[in-house]
Amino acid sequence: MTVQQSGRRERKKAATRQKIADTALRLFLERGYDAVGIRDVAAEADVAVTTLFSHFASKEALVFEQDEDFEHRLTRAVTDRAPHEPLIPALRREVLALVRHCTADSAAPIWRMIDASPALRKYDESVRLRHAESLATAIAADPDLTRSETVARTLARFVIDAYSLSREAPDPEAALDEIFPMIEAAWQAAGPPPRT
Amino acid sequence: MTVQQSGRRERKKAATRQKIADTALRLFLERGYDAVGIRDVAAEADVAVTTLFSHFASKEALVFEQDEDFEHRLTRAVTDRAPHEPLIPALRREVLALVRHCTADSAAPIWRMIDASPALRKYDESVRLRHAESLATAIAADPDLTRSETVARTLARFVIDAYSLSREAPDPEAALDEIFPMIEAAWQAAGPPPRT
DNA sequence: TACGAGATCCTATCCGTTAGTGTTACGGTC
DNA sequence: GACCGTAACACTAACGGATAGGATCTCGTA
Repeated sequence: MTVQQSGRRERKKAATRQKIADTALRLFLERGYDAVGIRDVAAEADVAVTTLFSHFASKEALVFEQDEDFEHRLTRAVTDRAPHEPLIPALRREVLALVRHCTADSAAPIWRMIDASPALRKYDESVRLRHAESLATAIAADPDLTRSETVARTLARFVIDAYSLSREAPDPEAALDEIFPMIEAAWQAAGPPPRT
Repeated sequence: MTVQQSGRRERKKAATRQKIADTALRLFLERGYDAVGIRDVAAEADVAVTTLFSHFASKEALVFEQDEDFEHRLTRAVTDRAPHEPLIPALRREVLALVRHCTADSAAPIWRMIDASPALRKYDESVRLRHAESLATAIAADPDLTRSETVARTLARFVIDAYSLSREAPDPEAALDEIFPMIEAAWQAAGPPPRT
């Protein structure tokens, strides 16, 4: 059995991964995403190119390190909300938190870089679509929400749109204040559950 | 002055472009998108690789030949609608037409191929985002529609989502029937124009 | 200690894409 | 009809991301 890996190996692996990610981000921000090659990153992190690709699926993935929890946070906003708490406000709260996180001063240079690179924008789009799918699944699975799958998917897309549009807006929080009432109305219109 | 290019040159160029596109699509459908390289397409179309790339910006673009008018059709659905005709039904009509076009039997193998290839899916996503931006601009420019830019952009995204979700749904037209009432409600909620 | 497995490395290569540089053939002009 | 500018195309070579194959090392455990 290969249960209970007791440590050093996993720590080393995690350290390598972290070192690659840190080095990549540093170089990207210093010299620009397009001006830094995979071979540069690997050399500077003192690993082989193949090692780098065993940790990250693509060059773009180096930039989106922490986005695993984005997905979880959104679905948890659905699954972990208080019993009978309405869905939309819960989602709104979470999206607001995510947007604040992205537009914080510390993250700003990264997002400026992403917005400047077509490859990174494309990657971000596909990540968002994946998140929308997870969110749709979570919504469809909630026993309190008796909507069709199409409605669940639609709502999920709308919520991800809200995140994306608001992140790019000059005043993100004001944008959310405009968009979420629209989402709330769409949700109401989507056939309220059978019993009021 | 280089006005009025009168013919042969342009015809030859168009023919070359068409031959490349036709060859590419044929090979892709025959052997699969990933199994056909750019060099294969160029050889089979009897042109140089550089020529191919002077006609098409990328390998993916070979598959999305006719999509220029998608953009125009959507914006025209906004700009060319009858005076004071409500916006949403006009958009709904156009989206329905687009979805029917995509799900027609003739287009089905192409979309099956697109859905099977991550690269093509990504490309399609970015195309949709561009279309959403155009649509948002058209909506924002309409003097009858006095909504904010954020609302225009949001509505445009929602409409593109409707197209995308419905195209992928098992019953596309039924999906549209579910989604568009949601969009209508969102639009109503977005602050109706000052004078009702 | 010795072994199995996972992590890393090295080499070579594929593939999309572009730069650099000619060459042809068309179109407008005299 | 000869002439020149230029658009379209070709050839070669390369760049950069990504992967395959196989060797090597390092750790966990028997």
